[in-house]
Amino acid sequence: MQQMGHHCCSKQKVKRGLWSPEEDEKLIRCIATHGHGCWSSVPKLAGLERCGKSCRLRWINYLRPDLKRGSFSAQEERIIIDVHRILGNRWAQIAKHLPGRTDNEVKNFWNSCIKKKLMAQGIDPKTHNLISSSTSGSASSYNNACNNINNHHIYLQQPTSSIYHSHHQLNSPQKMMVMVRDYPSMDMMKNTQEIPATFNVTSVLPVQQPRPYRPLSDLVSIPSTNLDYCQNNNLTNSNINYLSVNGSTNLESCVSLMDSGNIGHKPISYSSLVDPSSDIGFEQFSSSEENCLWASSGKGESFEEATVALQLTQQLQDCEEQDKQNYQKQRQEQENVNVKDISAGDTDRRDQINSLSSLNNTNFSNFDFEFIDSTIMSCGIYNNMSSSMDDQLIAWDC
DNA sequence: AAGGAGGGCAACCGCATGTAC
DNA sequence: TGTACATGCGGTTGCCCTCCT
Repeated sequence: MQQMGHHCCSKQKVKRGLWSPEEDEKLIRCIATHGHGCWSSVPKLAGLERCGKSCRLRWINYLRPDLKRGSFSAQEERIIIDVHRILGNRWAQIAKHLPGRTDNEVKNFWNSCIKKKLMAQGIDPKTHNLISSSTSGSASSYNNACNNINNHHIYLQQPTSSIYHSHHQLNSPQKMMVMVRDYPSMDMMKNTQEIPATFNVTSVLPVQQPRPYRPLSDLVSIPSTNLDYCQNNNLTNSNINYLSVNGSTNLESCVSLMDSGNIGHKPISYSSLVDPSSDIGFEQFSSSEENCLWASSGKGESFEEATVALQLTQQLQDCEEQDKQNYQKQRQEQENVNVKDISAGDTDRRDQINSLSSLNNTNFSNFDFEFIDSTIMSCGIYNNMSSSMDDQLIAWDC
């Protein structure tokens, strides 16, 4: 292989290969003394025959004092998979969610371990979709569901109930949103301005009390379709106290701005969705970048940065687990009191849904429950929730 | 015990982006 | 505005260790 140096050190005599303990010591001493403001000057200051780039890499990946050593925990693995599902091979971004881990470490772990695990589970590590319908399930409907997953690109929005509920103080029946969107292609999902959503699923879970929970106290990105969501759910002006785009408090001008595509990454405030006393804001990310709802932890940050939502999601799931337990308890009590609502012959979930649909004037006759179940489960949204959706009532929101 | 295969991991390479001039 | 340089990032390489035959 040609021995050529980096741009930054092509004129220097540079050493390559593994670092010796002596070199490490020199580098540590140098950075302790001078810092690493300019990596190109570090080799000279440290007395090393390495290029600045190599010094930087050695420091970041190995010598940095805040590095966590040892194998990855199950939680770290979960975070990597979850963030990778969103960001793909953006290791530096992924590593930001794992304190003490480097992008190189995460990348190596992914390539050597996680990738294989996912493939063994029949999951495509690139798309996080099931690889082949023939590997999953035996029922034809389930296979059809898997085929649907393979033929389309399903993107699940994280349940927003904790945010939603805590700021709306909704009365029963209170809704937990789980939107499922279907895109003809991954590119379409990422790039299109038009969102070819074919369906939304709204699962309905009563929530006893608004939680005191505060989602990180910063920004939450809202999809452009969230406005549609608000409108579709009769969250009109009166419900949306006001909606601010670039400082505007006029709903029509906000819509106009959103439609014009001029929003870009500029923060907007869905003040309607938040407690006025809250310091939580919402941020619009263009649909060309992402069409889903994510919480973020930084002000005005990019969507990539916003994936700190994974941390939030952990909290959300904890809250939702609590909700779920409360709901199950409440439902059990209700069942004891009123057997009529869910009769002995009504254990089939479809019947439950249909009974619900009659309340909501919604037609579920063509609803593919197994498809939705398998889709949701395959995406891991309910990892910390029940393995069955039997105890969840689902509303169909086209 | 020796050698080959495979995996894990540290380090490098090349490209993209940012910044100073 | 263009150029040079610095930095950051993802992909890739290759060394070393372990396991298996």
